[in-house]
Amino acid sequence: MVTKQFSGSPDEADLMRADSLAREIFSDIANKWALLIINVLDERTLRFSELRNEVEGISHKMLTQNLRMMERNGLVERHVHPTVPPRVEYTLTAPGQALRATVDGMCAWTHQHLTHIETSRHRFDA
Amino acid sequence: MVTKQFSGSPDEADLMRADSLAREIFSDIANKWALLIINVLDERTLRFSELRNEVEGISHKMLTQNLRMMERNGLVERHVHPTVPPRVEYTLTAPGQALRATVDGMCAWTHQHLTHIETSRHRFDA
DNA sequence: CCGGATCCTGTTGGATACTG
DNA sequence: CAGTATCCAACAGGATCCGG
Repeated sequence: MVTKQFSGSPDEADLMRADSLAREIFSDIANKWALLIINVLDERTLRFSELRNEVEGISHKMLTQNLRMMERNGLVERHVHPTVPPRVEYTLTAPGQALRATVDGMCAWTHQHLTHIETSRHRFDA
Repeated sequence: MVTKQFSGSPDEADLMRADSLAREIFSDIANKWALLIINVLDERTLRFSELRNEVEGISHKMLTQNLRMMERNGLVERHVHPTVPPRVEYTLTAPGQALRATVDGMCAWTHQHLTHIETSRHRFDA
């Protein structure tokens, strides 16, 4: 209806929306906790409490918050066993697995450049 | 001197220090702005104001803050031309370039899974 | 065991103004 | 133009309690 009333290709609006969406998603996953969760989950299936233990230093709140976000974005799958006490398990989805590669890359990079960074820091702090 | 006074291998302390250092570095770079700066810088040399324009939505403060951090960690090189008005240029160092690969990976991943994520979100929001 | 809700504090980060 | 400093609003995130 109002499409193409102004300049630009027919679906210029779509492209802009896709861009802002991409930025939103990028901001979601480019955060320390999400990446660490992905890294820890790996190919395993872990319970909430197990994740809590394995992701060093994460709080209850941050863990649930990030798991919700990741579930919403289709990165993890949440499986609830209707037992008592409840048992909730998390796994990476296929897209989540795909992301793992780059996360691993970041970790590898970090370890590879540890000494370079340490000396760089000393030089800078002077 | 006090080495090996307690249990563990001789350089257990070193390993622990390395680990905490790795985590610190990881937290530094696993942040939206740092990654976007790396992505925008690419192989180019950009001035402060150019970066400010190209990194959509970043504030003056966040830009300086992140550039300092990245310089300290040896990710970017800061070159000051002693002219008036001053001209300050930033480039990625070799380690910075190395990181670019993984950052590109994240960006690619984001675009590849845009639609999957969007539908996943709609399902979740119901 | 899992996770939502609430409260409360410290940090983040934007706006502004000032220096070289 | 680049960078620092100050102020202050907003948010993040920890602790705790409760409910399923």
